[in-house]
Amino acid sequence: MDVRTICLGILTRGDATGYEIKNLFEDDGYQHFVEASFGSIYPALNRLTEDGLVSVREEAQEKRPDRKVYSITRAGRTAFLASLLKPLPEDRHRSPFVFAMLFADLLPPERLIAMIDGYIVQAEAKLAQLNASHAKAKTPGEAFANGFGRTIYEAMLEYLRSQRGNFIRQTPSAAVAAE
Amino acid sequence: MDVRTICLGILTRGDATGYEIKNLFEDDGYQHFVEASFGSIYPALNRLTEDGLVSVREEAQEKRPDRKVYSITRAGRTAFLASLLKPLPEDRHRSPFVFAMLFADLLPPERLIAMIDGYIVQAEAKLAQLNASHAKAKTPGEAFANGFGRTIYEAMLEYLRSQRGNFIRQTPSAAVAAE
DNA sequence: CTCGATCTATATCGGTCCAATATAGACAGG
DNA sequence: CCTGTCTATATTGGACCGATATAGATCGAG
Repeated sequence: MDVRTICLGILTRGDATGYEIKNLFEDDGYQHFVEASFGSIYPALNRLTEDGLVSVREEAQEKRPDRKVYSITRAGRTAFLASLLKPLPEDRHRSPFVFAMLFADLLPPERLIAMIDGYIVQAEAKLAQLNASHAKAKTPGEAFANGFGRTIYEAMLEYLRSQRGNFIRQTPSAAVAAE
Repeated sequence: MDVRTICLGILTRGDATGYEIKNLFEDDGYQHFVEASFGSIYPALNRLTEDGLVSVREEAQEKRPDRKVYSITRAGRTAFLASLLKPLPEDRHRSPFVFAMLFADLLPPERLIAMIDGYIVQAEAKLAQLNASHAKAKTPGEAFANGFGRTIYEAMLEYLRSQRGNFIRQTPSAAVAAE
């Protein structure tokens, strides 16, 4: 799922600038399961424009930097549809945290505990954000995606809270240091 | 969490070639939460060698391509430890599937159903793999990571199975076409 | 009131990483 | 016999991210 396709999809829901597209990932909305950086959004929008899949209108506003507002074209809608009909790339969940847990025995126990607790706090924050944007869902798709995210974070948190104590106790270095 | 750090971590558990490191991600073992391609593993191992964090011995075997077996050095262990003490990069879960669900209303209903069912099958396969490698866990860390993965996939599947019908029914185009 | 921080907004660059491809001999199965 | 798969290393093109640059507006703290 490349950035061009992601931008096209977002633009099917309404016009936006590159800046606004980026912010959609960070605020609520796009459920933590998609993201892209400025460094890929702006070139993507340029190329979509070249290819005639989006159009731009430049709004020179006083007292503000110019805005380039992008709209999807008919050709863009067709192209986006076509990409949804192709086989989807697989999910990729990269977790430095889980990787680090494989080496729990090498860590100072305080560090291990701090990692787990820090991860729990992060997950709680994301879950809270999803709960906050739950009511704002405007389509069944948004509600589905929101529920999907909440389900995962709830399950993660349940696991982390229930395993935290055991895991720390069973980890050699942590257990030793706890004596 | 860059590929050099990942390679270092794996090598703390024993010597390996680049090829073997790559396979650790695909078979069981590393729980779907880390991965790297040949295109990043080989350069990473070269640079780790230059930096003295790993050492290589070339095993020229008859009737087989040469093997370059990498071992972590004392400096490498120190460096790996240091990177675990730094703040971890955040998880990133990229899901083209969830993104596509946001546009369920644009899809032909058969396609929507095929996407969901295909995703369920994939998740089932990954869960089965995690269950299969469950017993092989040799450290508390591995057991923890395995349980974490199983928890997530189980929660995902439960959500997908329970929501599948409702979601398809509520999606405008799907519902229309179902009449 | 003023200074630093934050916000809107676009853009580029270095470096990292992935997917695909190349090479090449071994071995197994149809 | 021939195709496919496995072991094993390596490179390349393109995609992407994180950091950085620019620049005026606005806003809160002191």
